[in-house]
Amino acid sequence: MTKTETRTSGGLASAFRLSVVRLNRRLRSQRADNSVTLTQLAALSTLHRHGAMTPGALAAHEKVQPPSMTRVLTALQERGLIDRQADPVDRRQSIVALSDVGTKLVTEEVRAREAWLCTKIKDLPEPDRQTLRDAVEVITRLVES
Amino acid sequence: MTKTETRTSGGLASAFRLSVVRLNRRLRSQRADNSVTLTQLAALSTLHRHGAMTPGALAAHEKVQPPSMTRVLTALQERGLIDRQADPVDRRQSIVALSDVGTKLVTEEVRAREAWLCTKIKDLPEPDRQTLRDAVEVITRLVES
DNA sequence: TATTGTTATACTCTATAACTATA
DNA sequence: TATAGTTATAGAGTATAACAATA
Repeated sequence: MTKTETRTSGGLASAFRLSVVRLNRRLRSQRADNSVTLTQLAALSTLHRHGAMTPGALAAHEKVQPPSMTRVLTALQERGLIDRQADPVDRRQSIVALSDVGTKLVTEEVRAREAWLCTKIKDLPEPDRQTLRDAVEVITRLVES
Repeated sequence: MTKTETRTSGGLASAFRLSVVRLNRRLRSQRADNSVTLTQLAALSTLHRHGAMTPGALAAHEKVQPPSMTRVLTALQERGLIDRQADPVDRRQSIVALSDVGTKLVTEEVRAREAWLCTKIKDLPEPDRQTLRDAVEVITRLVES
């Protein structure tokens, strides 16, 4: 077991960073061949959770720059997972929404896609699940700030 | 605030995945121009924490495939941050160790490099820091399993 | 033959800079 | 002029397949 020093802020920051980097790798590698990528999945999940929005709003949500989101949306549109509707008021913008296919993918295939994580979490003792619930809130605050 | 559903394992898995992906982006973007990348930093930190080891062992620690680690080590060696010593017993292997420069970088520049996270963590109330400490252990178990 | 590591190659993720269209 | 978004380009991160050297 790693002898991790987490009593100081610096030690905790280091250990936390390492664990997040490794978990991120693990999550990326979880991808099935014909499925969407982790980044695409994140965008779809956000659309599913928060509803239709402009590309700019989606980029802000995901904490990526607009050109990065453009690429993600292009890929999703090519696969018919999203629909884009012109904003009637401001013609520079468009409203991105999940298509029927995209909604189905989020609710079904996505669950399979993250089966690994879901199973792992299910197998944890309840106190550990509570730790992760709390951690989600703390991490969200860190990322937003 | 995000209306996150974390009561079910699936909901928690989704929310947790999203938060990890976003935090990872944030950590990557924290890089100063002349510094090492997040991946290189992770390798250096592991060498610092666990001591010299073979490329294969390092890849296993970091949960990457050997060719990925080869690339990281090549970059680190070009910058003089690591030394490689032939294994006297098995000549296929080499032992990778932090150089003096690499050690200095880990102990000094690395701290500056993750100043963002360290500051954020320092500003958290103690219960949140405890949540992150606990989360590090849970995440480590998830990744290892 | 099996193992350790590297080289070759390709795809994903992301950013900055420059551009277009609209406001 | 300012804003929303896209295109062009480049660098980081990672993997699989094929290979070389050694065990």
